[in-house]
Amino acid sequence: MSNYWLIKSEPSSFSIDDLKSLPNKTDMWDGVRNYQARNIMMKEMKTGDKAFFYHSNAKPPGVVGVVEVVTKEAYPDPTQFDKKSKYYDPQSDINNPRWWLVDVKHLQDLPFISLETIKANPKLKDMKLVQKGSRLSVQPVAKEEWDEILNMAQVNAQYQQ
DNA sequence: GCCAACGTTGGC
DNA sequence: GCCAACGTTGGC
Repeated sequence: MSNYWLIKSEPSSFSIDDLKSLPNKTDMWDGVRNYQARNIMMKEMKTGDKAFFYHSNAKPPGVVGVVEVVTKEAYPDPTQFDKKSKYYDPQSDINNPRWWLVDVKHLQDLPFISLETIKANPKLKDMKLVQKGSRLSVQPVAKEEWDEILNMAQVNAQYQQ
């Protein structure tokens, strides 16, 4: 059984179009430097799991598409050992890496679903995304919430053609 | 650009 | 182990 997630990225640094333009529309989800988010990628995400691609720090912020986890197992984030990377972590030991990641593949774009409309939907009030102070960049999404957001996307589609 | 909320670090 | 200081996230 597969699970559902939401992953955030700032479109100014890596957008869904950036992902889509890559070979196989696939990339490693690097740069995560939060243990809770790492643990989800390392221990909970499985091949075939789906995730919403969310644009944070965007005008406006919101869900823009769906991706799929395509790695069998998490592997060490290579940027933690790259001195030239802004994600370089001098405290990470190559024999015991701190940061792990999975690869994600672009599945589809969705008609834009803004954070504002997610907040306005009572069925989505328990989403991690809308909890005050919550800023986890890799987070679980309940099946009901997943379905509800897809419904909203269908509704939005009628206005965005 | 501001700043609230949160996570991490490091002195003690 | 406490907690002040600092850094980051991310909406507004």
